Amino acid sequence: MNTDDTLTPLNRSRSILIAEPTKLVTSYPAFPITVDCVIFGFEENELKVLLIRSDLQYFEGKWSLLGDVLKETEALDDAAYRVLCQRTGMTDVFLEQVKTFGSPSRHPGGRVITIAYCSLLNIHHHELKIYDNELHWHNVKNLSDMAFDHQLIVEECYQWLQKRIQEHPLAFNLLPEKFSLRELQNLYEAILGVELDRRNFRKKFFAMDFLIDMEEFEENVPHRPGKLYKFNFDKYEKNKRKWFAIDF
Amino acid sequence: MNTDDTLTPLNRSRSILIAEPTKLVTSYPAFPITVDCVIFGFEENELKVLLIRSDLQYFEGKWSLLGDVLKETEALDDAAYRVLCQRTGMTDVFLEQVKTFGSPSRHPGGRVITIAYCSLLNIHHHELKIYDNELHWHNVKNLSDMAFDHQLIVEECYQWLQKRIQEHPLAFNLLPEKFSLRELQNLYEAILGVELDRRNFRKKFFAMDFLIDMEEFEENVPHRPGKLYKFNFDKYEKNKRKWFAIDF
DNA sequence: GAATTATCATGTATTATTTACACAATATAA
DNA sequence: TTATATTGTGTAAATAATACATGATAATTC
Repeated sequence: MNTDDTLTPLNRSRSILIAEPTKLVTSYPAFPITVDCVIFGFEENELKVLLIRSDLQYFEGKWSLLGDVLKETEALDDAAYRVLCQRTGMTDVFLEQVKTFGSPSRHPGGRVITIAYCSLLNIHHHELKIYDNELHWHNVKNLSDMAFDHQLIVEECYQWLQKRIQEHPLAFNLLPEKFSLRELQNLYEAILGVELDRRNFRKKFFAMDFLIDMEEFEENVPHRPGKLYKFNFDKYEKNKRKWFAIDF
Repeated sequence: MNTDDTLTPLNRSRSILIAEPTKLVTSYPAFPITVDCVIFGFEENELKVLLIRSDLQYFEGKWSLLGDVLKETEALDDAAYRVLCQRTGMTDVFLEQVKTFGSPSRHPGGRVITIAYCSLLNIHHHELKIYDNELHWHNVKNLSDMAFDHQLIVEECYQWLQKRIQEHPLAFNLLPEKFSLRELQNLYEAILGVELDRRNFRKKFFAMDFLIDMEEFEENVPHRPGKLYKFNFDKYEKNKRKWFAIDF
């Protein structure tokens, strides 16, 4: 270790340098880390979240997010994708880190810090892989009796989602590849919890010019079928509008 | 442990419940956690960030964020406030969690996961408390040679800030309590990296009606002094506009 | 103390965006 | 054939965003 005592005024403010970072790091307190996935889906005009029953006796009967422990050398995002893949068999889905929750008392077995990820997927696109623990799509509206701080986590992810779908076309991940404008509007209304004017909603999306008209129509609807569209992700990526507006 | 083998079709999908959560948690791999604070300040029309020299020999000469190790029973936010307070003596400042960084190779001493916090403060309001390690305000534009993944962290926090100041009046935390409209505009221009029309900028802020006219004027400026204003946080909190606009 | 300099303060016309709102067309089910 | 549910479309009014120029004021210089 640097024990230089010839410090001059100019280098007096320089601390002694640490030569053995490994020793340093192993002296730190360490905590188990988990990732929890808030996986949103959309079905029957309702926003759903994928839940299981907690497997802790302490939380018997309570609902829990899908999560797992971070492995020694696993990247954070990889852990979240692993959890998602284990349950839905999906790999190429939207997934984003939202927030880390670390209240010292959030886990009954000791302090566990969890990193919440949010994922959006089309319920009918992907079969749920494992039916353990009553894995199911739960309506976002009736959440209660959740294990850990999972209710808080879902709420924060839901707020995050509400904000995010207004500035980024994420919502399309929740719809089938081809969708009608009514489905799209229902989705926005369900997530944002508002009613939108149908004509203005259409006008807005057509004006953006990111919808591809598939020249196909809905089938098996008990009324005049609507046209089907695809979202043009490529065009969007190229023309992404650089947001700039002070507005609060 | 529940080894019930009388499972019926109805409860077959229920896993065996874990009775000893503590045993479970101690079996998990554990990681040291740090918090790193990206503390922004504003001075001479430039956005600055508070840095020190890394005290690891491995990163000798490189710049580092202010951070510290999470203590056993300390809340995440508390750790961030502690770091901030140790260096600036401040307690009542803006501070928000931004993102968690956990690349397995980000620390030379072993895997350390860090939670990045962003803080905004008025440089002249708060004396820096400790002058160790060349603590100083560094221009955000010329960042290079940073320790760990700190450059990435600053970049992500900077992007986060650019977005955030457009939808929430955070920027006022960077200004003195009383400021002129020119100062406010300079700040927005510095953070967003754009030029704004002075007349439209004023119009916008006056229309919001959150500025309190102090009936005072700048002093010691070599030109006609501008009026000073305060931001009306109370009024803002009451009238906060519920953002709602699909716009991407 | 007159002239210069740098910035403050203000308004209007143009364009673009948002909102509110009504009716004919079409497929299915009864 | 009729009833029903939903699709598809347009316009007028209100609001917000943009582009842009001139006189006023305090300090500084000559």
